[in-house]
Amino acid sequence: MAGRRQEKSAETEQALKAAARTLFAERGYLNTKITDITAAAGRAAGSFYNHFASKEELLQSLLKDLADESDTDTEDPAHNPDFTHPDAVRFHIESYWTFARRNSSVMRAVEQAALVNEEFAHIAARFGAEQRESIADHLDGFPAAGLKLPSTRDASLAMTFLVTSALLRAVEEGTVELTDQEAVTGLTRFIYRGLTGRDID
Amino acid sequence: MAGRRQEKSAETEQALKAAARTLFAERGYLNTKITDITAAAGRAAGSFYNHFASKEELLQSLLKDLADESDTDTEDPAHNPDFTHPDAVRFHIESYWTFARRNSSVMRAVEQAALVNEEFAHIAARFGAEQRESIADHLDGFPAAGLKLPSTRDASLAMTFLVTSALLRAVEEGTVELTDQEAVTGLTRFIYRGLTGRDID
DNA sequence: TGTACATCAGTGAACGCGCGTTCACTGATGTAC
DNA sequence: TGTACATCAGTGAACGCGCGTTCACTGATGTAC
Repeated sequence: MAGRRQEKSAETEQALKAAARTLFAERGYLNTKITDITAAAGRAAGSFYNHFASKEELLQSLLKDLADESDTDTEDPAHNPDFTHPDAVRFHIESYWTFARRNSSVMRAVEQAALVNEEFAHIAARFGAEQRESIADHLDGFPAAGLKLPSTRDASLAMTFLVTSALLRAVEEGTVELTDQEAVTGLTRFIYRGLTGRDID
Repeated sequence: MAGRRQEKSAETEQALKAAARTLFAERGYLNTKITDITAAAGRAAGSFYNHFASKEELLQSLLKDLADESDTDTEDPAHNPDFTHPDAVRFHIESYWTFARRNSSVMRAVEQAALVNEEFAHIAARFGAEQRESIADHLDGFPAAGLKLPSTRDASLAMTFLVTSALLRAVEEGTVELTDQEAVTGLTRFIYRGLTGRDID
């Protein structure tokens, strides 16, 4: 059974993670020092190393939490996988938007870490590739519907994700003023039109 | 007249800038140390400070070169400013693509510096805002043509630039395999369709 | 044209700051008997 | 239930590495006469 010690230790670990998440969101991964994290968590500097070997390892841990979470909220198996339908596009954009917004502090931390650390560069690249693959077959119906993608399949998928995550960042930074609803609607129009050449609504 | 001293000094300054540009492109601004720059330029560490007070100031200097250059290659005053025409969209995307590709090492350096430095964050933000403003009026013809933007005017402009610069980065990183021509064509299709709801070609 | 002195870009070893990391110590929790 | 010892999370001052920055020195270029 969980003794008082384990319990305390787990509490500290959670406090460190929570503090890191907050600080990453506030000032970015690169601007957050380990002692900032321990201070924000109300712990001594040395305490950090009882739980993580480095800031990178802490980020790995946050990333694992994120992966575990997205494994549990299983994707609706009945979702429409055909991007010739606007509703299918909107559904996917909305799912991605919600996910990315909830986890943006970790996702942006990974992007920043990738600039300075080879391993995170690979993680970020792999994540992007997986995203694209996950919806690659959603474009299969295009030829039959007489639709022509704007570019190669890969580039079309890339543009879809790139504009979505870039707009998310712009909204979070306050560069662009939109509510989540407006953003999803705007992206859906832009992307559906862009991919299909059809208008929407 | 330029004495031998000034001449040598100017040579060193250029060597430092050139080395910086190369290193920024190869490994990024954040991963480039001042002594990396001096070593690559074949100069001693201390020599750097005869020319620049810091890495930030060197970047400012590179940025100024870039601004001077873009002032001289004056934009074709007869260019078509009406985005209801696909050619106008292509022209602007191509101009931006060419400019950004030629100066990507400096532009990406500024983005990276912005993560860590308030002043560069402002510079980057201002640059983005200026870009959007510079073509804001190119959407004026939409209502008259019976076209509806995908989102607010600001958000529509933002998506246009965001997808373009994000794709440029993806191409440079090798994430997406496209030639410049293919990229510009793909972007033009995606964006023209996305903005207007009309098909193209 | 020559000599003596001044200036200045460049040099690279040395300095020092910031921050990650260690480690001897504390006190609470756990275990043995 | 009590006592003595072991373990372990947490503490925070101290250490040390990496790198930006300085500075006394050199040698070439410039100036004065």
